[in-house]
Order: sequence, then structure tokens, then C-alpha cells
Amino acid sequence: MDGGARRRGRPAEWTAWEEHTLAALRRAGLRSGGARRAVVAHLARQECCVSAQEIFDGLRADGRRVGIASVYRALDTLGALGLVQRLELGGTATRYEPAEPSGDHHHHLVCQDCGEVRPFLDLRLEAALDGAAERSAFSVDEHDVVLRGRCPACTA
Amino acid sequence: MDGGARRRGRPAEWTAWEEHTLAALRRAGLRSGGARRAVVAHLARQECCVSAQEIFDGLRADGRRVGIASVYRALDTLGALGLVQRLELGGTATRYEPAEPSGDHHHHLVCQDCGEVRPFLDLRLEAALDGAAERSAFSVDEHDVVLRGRCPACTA
DNA sequence: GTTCCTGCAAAATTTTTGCATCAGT
DNA sequence: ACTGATGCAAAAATTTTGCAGGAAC
Repeated sequence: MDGGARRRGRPAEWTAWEEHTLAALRRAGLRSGGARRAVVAHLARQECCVSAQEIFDGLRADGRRVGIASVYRALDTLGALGLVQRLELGGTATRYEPAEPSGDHHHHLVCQDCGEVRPFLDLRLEAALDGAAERSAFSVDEHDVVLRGRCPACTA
Repeated sequence: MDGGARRRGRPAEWTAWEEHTLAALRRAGLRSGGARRAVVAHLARQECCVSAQEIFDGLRADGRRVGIASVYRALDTLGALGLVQRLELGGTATRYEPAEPSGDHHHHLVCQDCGEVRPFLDLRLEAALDGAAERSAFSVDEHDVVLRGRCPACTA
């Protein structure tokens, strides 16, 4: 779904992510020809998270002949380099989204009725997460938060 | 992986959960013979979350002849009644743990090296989560938090 | 006795791996 | 050219479904 045309977001940052990502790949000595580049370009166009299958379908719809295995491999590589974030939102499949290097950090609201996923940002929550990380015995370098409930449309 | 049986916990509350759960099942008009009861008993013995496969293996190891389908069905039923919580911690499989009716609400630290999962509790974090839920457009009734990093052993 | 539950087996999904071929550097 | 990336197909892993027999009430 989505035709890509929902342009409420911040294309500038998204494009910045794409450039940053391609540069990081090159720096890591990885080639970014065909599939990998296509996955990066597709992720850069998304507003929020997508599943591997959605990326695959999207690329096919664009006429790009990729294998789903390449999509998974690209996501794996990007994840290992910290360029994409894996999300387990409770649906059937894992979802992925660009990891912003420059603090466009956000979390997710998931509607239990219609499955809609909406990103949100909350500074007080970030502060509390940092505090909890600090007080824990672990050395924490990532966190995920998922709030589940009903979206405005489904509440009505 | 994990080899399981860390026994630091609070058996009293866990047993309370088992009784509460069996009572709730009966109240819902559900029979709790063989498999379902065995799954409840096994969950009650765990300190933290386990996967369906781990429950299955554990029951088999105890000589109980269950089918894995019954494990999934039991977990599904218990989840629908709010008696267990589903967790997506980023591993390969979904994990499940008893949902405490009386506020033993906690979140999880996951070690990215050894895979250890440790529960933690943080009241300031809970308050921040409630605040974020309040300010969101959704009507939120659940939340999950996962902090990822390195456990003390793996940091050394 | 009726109804729901269970175990087994098979199907459906999601993700990974093997391999010959192709493309980027 | 060399090396790694890709597409396809098959395999592996996880979860769901169908069904006949069995157990709970």
C-alpha cells in the first residue's frame, strides 16, 4: 500500500539518510549496485516502517526484478551497519525503517484493530529511557517502545 | 538458546499467577485438562519469558506427551484472556510470559551478545509511558519496552 | 453423552541458504 | 578480470489449520 506519494514527512532528511547510507556502504567496502541500492532507495521513500515483503512487492511494482532473498540480505547488511532499525511490532513479520544518524529518533503506536502504525516522539519518554538504561546493570545502546491500542478512526 | 532455569525469582507470586489463571479459565467456561494445564504449570515455573518451542521441549523433557499445536493454542487462549503477555524481543521466535494481574509489570533488557533476557522495573519510565500514551491520539492499553545492549558478563 | 480439547500430520508463512550467473570496481 | 552481489529455487524455522480420537464436565 501507500503509493509513495504521502509527502507529509521530511524528504530532505530522508534523502540525507539515503546519501549517508550509500556513503557508509562504500566506506565499508561494499558494492551498492542493483538490489542493495534499490532497497535503500525504497526505504528512503517510506514514511515509516515496512516489511521485507512490502519492499519486495514495491520494487517489483516498480518493474525492478529483485529476489526477496536479496531484500533480506540487504536489510541484514544495513542492520549490521546500524543503518536500518529492525522493529517487531507484533504483526506476523519483522519491519524495518531507516535509522536516522541525527536524532530523528521515534517510537511507534500500533492500532490493534486496523494495524495502522504511527510514529511518535516524546522527549520526556526519551529521558526516562536514558535514566532506566543508566540505572540498569547493562550497557544499553538501543531501545524500542511500542504502545498498543486503538487509533482515532477505530475508537469512533 | 539460553539454558533456562535461572532460579532467582519469586515462587509465591508465580504460584499465585497459576491459581489465578486456572480460576480465570474455569470462570471463562474453559476446560483445563491436559495440555492447557501443563502449559500454565510450565509458565508458572519460569522466571521470565520463554518461546513456544521451549515450552514444548520442557514439557516433553518432563515426559508429558503434548503436541506443539496445543502449546500454541493454549498460549493463544491465555493471551486473549490477558493471562500471558506476548513479547517480540527480536530473536527468531515470539516469547511469552505470565501477565501479573497485580502490577508486577516489568520490561526487558536483552543482551545482544549472549541473548540473555533480564526483566527490570522503573517507575519513572512507567510514568513517562503513561504520559506519552495520554498525549497521543490513540487510546493506548498496552506497552512494551525493550532495552538492548550488553550484559555485565559480556561487557567484561 | 455432548462438547470441547488434544495430538498428529500437513499447510501456510516468514526467513535463510546454495549455487550458477551477472555486475561493480 | 576478480570479487562480491544477485536471482532463483529449495530448505529451514515458526506458526496455523484439519481432523479423528479422547477427556472433561
